[in-house]
Amino acid sequence: MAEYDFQTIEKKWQKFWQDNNIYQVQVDPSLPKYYALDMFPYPSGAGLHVGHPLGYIASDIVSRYKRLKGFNVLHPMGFDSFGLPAEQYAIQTGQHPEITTAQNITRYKEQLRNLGFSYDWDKEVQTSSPDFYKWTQWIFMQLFQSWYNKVTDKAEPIDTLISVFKKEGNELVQAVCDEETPLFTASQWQQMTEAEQQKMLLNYRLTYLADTVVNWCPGLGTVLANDEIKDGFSERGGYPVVRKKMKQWMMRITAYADRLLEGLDRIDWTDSLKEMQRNWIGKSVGCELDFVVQDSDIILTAFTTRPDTIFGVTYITLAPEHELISQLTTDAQQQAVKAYVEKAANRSELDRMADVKTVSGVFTGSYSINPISGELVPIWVADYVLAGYGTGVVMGVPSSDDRDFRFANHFDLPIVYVIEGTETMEDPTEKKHGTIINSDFLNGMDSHEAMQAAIERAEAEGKGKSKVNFRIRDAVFSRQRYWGEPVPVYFKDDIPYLLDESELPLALPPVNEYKPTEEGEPPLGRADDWKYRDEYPYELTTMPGWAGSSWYHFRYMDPHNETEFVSKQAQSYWENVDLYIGGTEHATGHLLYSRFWTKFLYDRGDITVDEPYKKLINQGMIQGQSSIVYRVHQKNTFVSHGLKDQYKVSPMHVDISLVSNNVLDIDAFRQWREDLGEAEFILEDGKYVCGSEVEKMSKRLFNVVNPDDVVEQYGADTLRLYEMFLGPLEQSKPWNTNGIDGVYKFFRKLWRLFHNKQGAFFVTDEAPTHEELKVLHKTIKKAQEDIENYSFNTTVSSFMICVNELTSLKCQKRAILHDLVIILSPFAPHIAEELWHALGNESSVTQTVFPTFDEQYLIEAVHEYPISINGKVRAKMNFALDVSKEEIERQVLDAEPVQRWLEGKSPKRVIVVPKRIVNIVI
RNA sequence: GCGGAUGUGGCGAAAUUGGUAGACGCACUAGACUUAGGAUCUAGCGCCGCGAGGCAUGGGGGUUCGAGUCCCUCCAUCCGCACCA
Repeated sequence: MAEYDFQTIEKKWQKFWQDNNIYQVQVDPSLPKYYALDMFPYPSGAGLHVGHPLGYIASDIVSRYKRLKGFNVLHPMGFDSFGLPAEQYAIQTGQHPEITTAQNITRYKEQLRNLGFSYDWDKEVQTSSPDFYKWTQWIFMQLFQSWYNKVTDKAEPIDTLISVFKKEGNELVQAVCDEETPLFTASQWQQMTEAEQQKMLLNYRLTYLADTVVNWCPGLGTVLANDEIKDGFSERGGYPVVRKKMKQWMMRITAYADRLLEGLDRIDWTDSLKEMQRNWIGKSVGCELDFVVQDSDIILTAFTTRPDTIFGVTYITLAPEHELISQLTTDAQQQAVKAYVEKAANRSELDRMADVKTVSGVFTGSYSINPISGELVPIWVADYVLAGYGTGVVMGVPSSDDRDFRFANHFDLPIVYVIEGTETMEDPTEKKHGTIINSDFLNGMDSHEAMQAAIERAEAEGKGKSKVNFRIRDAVFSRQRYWGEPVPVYFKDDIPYLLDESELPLALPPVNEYKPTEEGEPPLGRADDWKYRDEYPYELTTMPGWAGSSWYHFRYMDPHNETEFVSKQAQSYWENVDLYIGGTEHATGHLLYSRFWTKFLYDRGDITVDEPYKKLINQGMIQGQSSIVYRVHQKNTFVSHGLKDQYKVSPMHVDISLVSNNVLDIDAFRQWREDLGEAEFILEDGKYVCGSEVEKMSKRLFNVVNPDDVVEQYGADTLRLYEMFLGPLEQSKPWNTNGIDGVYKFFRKLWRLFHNKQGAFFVTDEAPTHEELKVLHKTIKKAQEDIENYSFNTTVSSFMICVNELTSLKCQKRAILHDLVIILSPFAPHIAEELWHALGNESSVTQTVFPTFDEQYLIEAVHEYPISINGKVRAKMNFALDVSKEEIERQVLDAEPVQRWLEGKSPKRVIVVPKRIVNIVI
């Protein structure tokens, strides 16, 4: 090989790794373990683009590094293969999603293989494979068979609950359950019919059927979770979403709200991501206070986080959906209130969100009694109060809440100031805490003391109790789709029953079409004989996309196990994921559900960990660089970017493969689409210059860069190194290949250094010099520290420096190359493997050991000190390392250049910072 | 509005955590070699200035012998949440 021939090299070693199962891994208790995981992709029809590998490269570098450091590394890859696009395609073409999915997976695997990742493909999982979803269904069944015991603070088998019911009813049971669960005694339980008992148990099960208002997306024909909606439209497809009441399977994630919150303190995720989860869970500590309605026995319970401001209450407000509104409304107000409630009900979710600023509301005519002060306050209805949060009743404190403040100002309600200093402020709500005033027994306390005191008083008088509220809701688990896991449930007399575990997997049945049925049932309604034992109808909905991804990290540990979702032995060895890399878009979806299921499985004793991912890195997105041409209105004429302002034009995305350096290849453009064959151009300087824009990489915008093309042109090692070189992993950046030549040059230099003019491998067996060892050990140290800090871009720089320095030293020594190849191998495994074998090694470079750096080569015998005078560096001097500060100071002051600057004056002080700088202040 | 983050040459970015700002790479300039290349090598490359030198890390202020780094304040951009009582 005369030159660096990456194509031959990369093919050769990829085959070698595969043929020799180099990356296969198994449980080995004699070795420490490391588990590095990427968020597995959905295999879309568009294939991988250059953005996908960013995180994969990083996790591969860490995996390879950890192997060299003696760890047994689990580094698997798989596919989140249930999902909407394959199903949409099936609806259009009639092709079974399984076929499309399989084709896409084949393509993805080939693309991944081209990049030289060290995956153990024997560990692959696919969520749509029956071997896998059998266990997704199994976990669903365990959730169904469990309830959450608040006393032990964990999930327990439903049987334990049933035996309590038999003995003593449910009065003393401390469970997370539906708020409307009625109380019953043991004998009442015994007298219930089977159906009644089953209905009752649904109030307790961790997955349950419920009539709920859901986000129904008619365009997709399915229900969506809150995090699948953006601004009232579906995230996928952008169809409108409406609120609709439907019977749905739910997951009682609220049972875990506190533990999901508390667990965040024990994991190494970014603050922003933890904060997102905290906001999503939305814990607020406060209390409920009972406002008795005047001349009535109706009690309105309000939730507040600020009981200390209770004396500032000047009105209370109900959500328009509140069921007691008509009872509370006086005859005189009846009409106005009715009109308001109706108007609010008809407002779509979107409208309501769109105008947060507008204040609206209506007085009911009634009054209620402040439970602490005893004052009478008016009862209003307003749509800024949400029915779904707290109790749907808010106590209005205009002086310390800005919505209440706006409301009171708008309707001329009185304002009572209860925090010292706020009475003179233009916006009193800006001061949230302080000394309490105008508040009877709370006067003089600070806000926090007053909260306690107010709650104590309310509790003592039986008018309230402390209470914790969460924003998080139970998760909807039903999707009216075909391409998902069937729910292992059948119905007898409308009561859901589980299949027997031995009957899993419940396989997806064939259907003739993938659309909903004419009656509006999900696609499974089309399956023939979709009945349990030919008798009882199966559930027709399927599970959501996040079902499989909520536990897949355990399946990788033991993917072929037919009797358990993961063996105890495999799980207790691999524990959980040490490093998880993926995008931030799953912050409140996958990453939350996955933690939930992990905690549940932990409660059951199936696994030994209660958090799935110890460390999480959110890699940035690689955006596309779109190219844009400008079409003159009504004409088939395109005007160059610099001249476009002189015409009326509409921009049009053009495939980036037709453009280089923003200059359009006109002939290729004419052939690109039929209607462009006759296109005319208005050029500048004889060229057509395109506009460009940084956007999400997407097929639709013709800006997708396929990694295969980059690999073809520069090789996988160059692509890997270049993606790391682009900047910090977490940072988003547009893709461009402006700097890729620099990385490519690095490999050629390295190659040429260790090959002679004829292209034969060349090293000498001479012992390395001190200077050469310094270069090497500096690089080893840097590589090790950088990888451990996930700072890969600077490692690439230090490799470049290393090769430049070795080149100028003409160092072609075996010992140097030996170590250099090893430290390079996590980044550029192919060329490293090639050189490793050229050095005469038989086994893979993967199987060797990361070299340790020796500090002795890193310590300079002398150190050059910058000499700064009044903050400016004026000279440089060398001192041996063992020279004392005092000696340095003395010599510096005697030195001729320093004397020149001192101009005879004596310095006020001299500061010697060891191995840094000498600072002289005159 | 609330929460999180970021701001350094023409560009991507470094900066041992308070110690020579701009490593490394791209682009650019000049030169060398030529089997004329999208190759390789050498040198230069923040701004002003012929120079000594001065000015520079979003703006302004502060602490310090010394600030990209710490504190205050303002501005800009990105992301997340959004009537959560």
